[in-house]
Amino acid sequence: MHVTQKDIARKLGISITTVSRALAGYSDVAEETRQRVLQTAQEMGYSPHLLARRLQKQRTDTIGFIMPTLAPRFSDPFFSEFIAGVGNEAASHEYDLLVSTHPPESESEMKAYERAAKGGWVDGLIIVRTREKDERIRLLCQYKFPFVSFGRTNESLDFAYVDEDGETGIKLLTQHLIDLGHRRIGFIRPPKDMMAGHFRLQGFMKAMAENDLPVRPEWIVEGDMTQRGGEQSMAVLLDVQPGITAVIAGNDLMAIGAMHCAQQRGLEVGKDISVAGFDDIPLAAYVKPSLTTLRQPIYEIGRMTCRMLIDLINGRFSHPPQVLLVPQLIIRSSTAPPASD
Amino acid sequence: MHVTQKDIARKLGISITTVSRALAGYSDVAEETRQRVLQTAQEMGYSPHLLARRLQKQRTDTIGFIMPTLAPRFSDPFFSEFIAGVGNEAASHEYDLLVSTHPPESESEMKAYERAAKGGWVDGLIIVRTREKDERIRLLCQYKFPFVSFGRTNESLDFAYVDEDGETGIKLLTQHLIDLGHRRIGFIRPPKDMMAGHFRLQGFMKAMAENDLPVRPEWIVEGDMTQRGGEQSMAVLLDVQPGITAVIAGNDLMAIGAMHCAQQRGLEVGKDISVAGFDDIPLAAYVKPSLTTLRQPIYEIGRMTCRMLIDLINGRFSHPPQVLLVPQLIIRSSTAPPASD
DNA sequence: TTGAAAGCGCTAACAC
DNA sequence: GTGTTAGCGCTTTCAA
Repeated sequence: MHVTQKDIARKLGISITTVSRALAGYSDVAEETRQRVLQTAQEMGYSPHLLARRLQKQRTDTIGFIMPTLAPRFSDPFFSEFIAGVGNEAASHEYDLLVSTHPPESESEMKAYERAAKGGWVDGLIIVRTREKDERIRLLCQYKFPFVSFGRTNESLDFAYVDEDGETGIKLLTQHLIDLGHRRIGFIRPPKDMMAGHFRLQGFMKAMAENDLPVRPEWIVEGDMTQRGGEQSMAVLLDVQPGITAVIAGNDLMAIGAMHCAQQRGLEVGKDISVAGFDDIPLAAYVKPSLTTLRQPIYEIGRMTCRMLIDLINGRFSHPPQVLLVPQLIIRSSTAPPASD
Repeated sequence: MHVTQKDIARKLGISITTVSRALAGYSDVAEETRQRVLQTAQEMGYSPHLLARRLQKQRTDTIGFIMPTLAPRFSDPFFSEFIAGVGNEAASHEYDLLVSTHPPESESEMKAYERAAKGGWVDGLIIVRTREKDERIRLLCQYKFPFVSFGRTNESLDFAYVDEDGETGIKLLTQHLIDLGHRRIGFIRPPKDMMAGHFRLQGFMKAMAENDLPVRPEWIVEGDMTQRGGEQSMAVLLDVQPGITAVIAGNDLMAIGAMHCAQQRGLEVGKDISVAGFDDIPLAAYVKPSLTTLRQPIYEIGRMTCRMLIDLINGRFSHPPQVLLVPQLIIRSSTAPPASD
């Protein structure tokens, strides 16, 4: 079984208290005693029981991350990169990371948040993929439970977040297309409830408006953020609006699906039609043609989110920090001047 | 603060024990008492303190997953899909998933395993990306700590695993290329210490041998499993061995990099040269040309691995289960008969 | 410098 | 049916 302090104490004929203090490095333990304890602990293969310690200390040194996953073929490079960032940062502060997975907006998801906020087995939570009206955030605010979200919401709540400035990003990208000569630009928007999509769409609308270009409602279709979704939305767009010369997709995955769809129909992307995405996933540079997109440093965002949360947990902020990052425009081959017709 | 059973007990003027039993659904509690307890618990917003329960029960209902991550731009669709599978399965058994991240073969990684095996805060571990000589597995076997790995090793240890039959898979794929008429086939092999790579290479060698085809040592180059790595290895291959008509990459990411490299040099993939991968990541169908590959149902593997671990933890096996899955050959456009020259 | 005792929140054997 | 008691492994007053 597991070696405990009690075992060490018994073996040495001293009290548990002394063992505990020796191990913890308190100064009021005789040097010789300390050595004997350390030595014996080593020999017996002692290792502290974290649960017990945490129960006593009333802090878990664990942060929680509830992944919104759409089963079953769920595969989004965002998450591995984000988790790597969060996990590495957490580890460097000696925090554990507790991950659970739940379908977004499901009952089980809310239960998980409830449990997390009240179950006392995580000190704080990280939220991603915020929604316009985000129940999760409302819940945590109400409980005053520490959390940091990657993404904002449309509600007037004051909480800690780090977010991309998607509006500015898409404006940059849209302007790039306009500068190339495009006038009729389609937009595959993220699902309505996804807050990031809101900003991205807004950036598109503003850029068009600022250039006095009209946007027909049919130019905007919704996509579900997967390649498949991008492919389907592109099909709708091309069916209804063949006059479009460029398409911006709400993320790279959809952009890749959209390119695929265009290519199926014999269009040459980067010539007959321009396509752009958002995220700069590693594959964006490797698809054919390589994808023009907006770069988000997901790994760094993961780290930053985690660091902010740990600082928050430890009361190192007087006010919830809020960070906005401007994505970087990466121009590749999928965007070019419109075919002169 | 946190509402405890004690609070409920005090409020109702009954003992903590009764509260505990009412909540746990024991039958020896008066129906009326039970109702009052449940009701009050509800009103006061009680929620069990999991750490305390776990400490008492001496089981954590948590499984651990130590992700081998190569920082900093770590992005591998494998992990998000795998975690989703593990996480969903874990959740359905009411297990939590504790994730930590460490660079493979690092000291910190081994410390993490040590802590996990002895720290008593996870009931079992999941291992992925096994190595030929895998210290992690040796350690856990030695401690008799429950774990299931996705992947085998080259050592004679008896432990629970689920693995792809990479050898059979690659044989299928190699035979496909040979049947198309290819004779000079290159192989971008995974790093030497990666056990899966071992089997994949072996499948290639065997298929070639069975068809009495020679394999020149220069046809085999190592790649680091990223697109970049695939690109670089392909460059080496094409520089040294321009006569090659087909290349198999150790995974899809490298295959995509390899295609990119070939295309940069003006070769048409799926015509001038064939390229194939392994994994069938979702993007494989969306790159240009679409990638011939071997499908591994990662999500399902994640679920299965997790389920096996939970069964193992609960002593539902007399012998460590070992499962081998044959990947499915998915033929797409990146492979075709060699250009007749 | 060390030890006894209490307690973190919960469960479970045993008595009433 | 319900309460008393002990204990999971650890930390931390407080006294000695």
